[in-house]
Amino acid sequence: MNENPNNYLTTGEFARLCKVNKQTLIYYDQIGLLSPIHKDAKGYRYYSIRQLEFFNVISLLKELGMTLNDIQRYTLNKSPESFLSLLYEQKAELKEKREQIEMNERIIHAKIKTLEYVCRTDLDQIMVQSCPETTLYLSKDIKDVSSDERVTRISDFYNELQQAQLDTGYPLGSITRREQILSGEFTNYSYLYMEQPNSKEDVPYLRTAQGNFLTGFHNGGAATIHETYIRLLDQMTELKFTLGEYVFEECIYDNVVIKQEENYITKIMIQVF
Amino acid sequence: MNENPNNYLTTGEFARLCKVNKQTLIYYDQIGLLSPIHKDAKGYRYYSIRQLEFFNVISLLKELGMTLNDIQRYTLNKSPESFLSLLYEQKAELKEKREQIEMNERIIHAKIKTLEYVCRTDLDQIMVQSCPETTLYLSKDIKDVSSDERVTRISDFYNELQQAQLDTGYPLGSITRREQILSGEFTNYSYLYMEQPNSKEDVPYLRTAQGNFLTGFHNGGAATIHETYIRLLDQMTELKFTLGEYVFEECIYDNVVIKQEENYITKIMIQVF
DNA sequence: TTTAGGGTATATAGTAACTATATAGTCAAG
DNA sequence: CTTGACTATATAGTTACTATATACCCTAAA
Repeated sequence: MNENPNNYLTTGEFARLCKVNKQTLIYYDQIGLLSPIHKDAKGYRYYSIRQLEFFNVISLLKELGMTLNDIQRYTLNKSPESFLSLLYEQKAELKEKREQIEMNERIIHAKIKTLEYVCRTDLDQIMVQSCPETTLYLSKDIKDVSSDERVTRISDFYNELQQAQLDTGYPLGSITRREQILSGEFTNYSYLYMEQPNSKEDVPYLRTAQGNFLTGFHNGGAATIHETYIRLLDQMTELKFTLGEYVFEECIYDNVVIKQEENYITKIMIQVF
Repeated sequence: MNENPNNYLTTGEFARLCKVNKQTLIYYDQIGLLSPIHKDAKGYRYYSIRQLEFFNVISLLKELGMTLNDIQRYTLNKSPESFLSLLYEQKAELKEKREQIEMNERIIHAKIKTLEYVCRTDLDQIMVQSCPETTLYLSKDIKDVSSDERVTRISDFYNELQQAQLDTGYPLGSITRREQILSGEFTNYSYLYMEQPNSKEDVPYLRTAQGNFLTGFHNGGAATIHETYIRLLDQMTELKFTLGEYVFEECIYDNVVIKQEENYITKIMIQVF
């Protein structure tokens, strides 16, 4: 790998090797990040094949999220030690990024499962399902608090979902207590929740629900959801079940996937005995 | 989760919840990607807590590399089916991205190992090492070809490294044949190579090297490397070894980590019997 | 010798997705 | 009635390119 002057590459050749636009190299030259090893009297740029390695390192660091400025600042006083510590840093950052991607993969997987589940389900049927113990991440109680406080608690819930990596991609749910259901306040929710298939240690507000659930789907917006509740409760009485302690509601199709509210789909699970 | 008008959030509140700059929300409103559910007579924006879910989906898609334009185009005619197929697409892309990151992790790991190895090695000592069989990705023969053709072959080598994901982060090496060494043309290389710790199937130009190697380090640029070669060959004679078929040279410290060429470090491994 | 085609150069403007700044209106508390 | 914290719009700046316009350079064929 001698520096052979015959081995000089023009900007276009070097750009093809680097798999970038020629202008990008001119830009790198302008900002002084990577200048050709030689420039002739007419201003023609000539790169050495060795500079490709340098370009590759720039590419790598760029991929790792460093700005060209940061990269340049590093290269201005490079040394094996500083490169090594840069590598340590980047190794840690890569780990974080990979974990972030893995979380997103889990979220997307869960969302796919939910949508596929709805596709192959008869939404008009009312069923009785026996649900195993499930771990939920719960919000604080949002019933009987001031509107400001409710917003705060919902915000806290969302913040925690993000910060503690508890956003699993499962549909967002809300829980209504038996009393509210009995008095017809079907949407006077007590808690928000998100299902946690892999429960973590040291996370507060976890709770599990198990037992039989009378399950049906509401097709439409919030304004008409009481109709579905009444239909479900009638069915419950007919089947000689009694109302349990909680009712669970999950947004399956909402403003994320649907334009008109009348096509929203909400899953309602009434705990019964 | 009724739409309670008291639960409206101002731009600032909503921005804190979304963990973004307030201006970003104004920007999203301007481009029509995410507009507040209500705007009062004075132009004040009011968001509903429900819009947070929509914002989160935007964030997710953005993280997955979609442009705001793409996201908007999707949301303009959203449906459960299109969302599902979007998710399938993104799932595949996430897999690719994760694999890219995993490769970068391996590259960085290898680079760290190399630098750490040099740190704890006495660079003045000449040693005899017994090396196991090793898999190398080889370039085509670059000796005795025209300068243009050499550039082409080196370029091909680099291109293959990238395309076939063979850039392992190991130092770039070059191989010189016995004849060139004997005639004092120490840098008349025959091949370039990169070590492949995990060899892949169906990759051509793989070759393995094994046996005893007289190993030393050259501290300096290409102009003085013959001195180190002569020193090593003298040592070889003194130890009653005979020159093997190939000599391997690896750039350990080069223009990537070092400013002045006189501090470059090259590892030289002479195959001996 | 000219000319066509490929390359090279610089200079400038445009792009995405913000981000910052300047200026001004709004609102509740002290 | 002023202070401080908020809101708004409008405009310019940022990063890392990318595209375009214009002009120079070079070789090889007509």
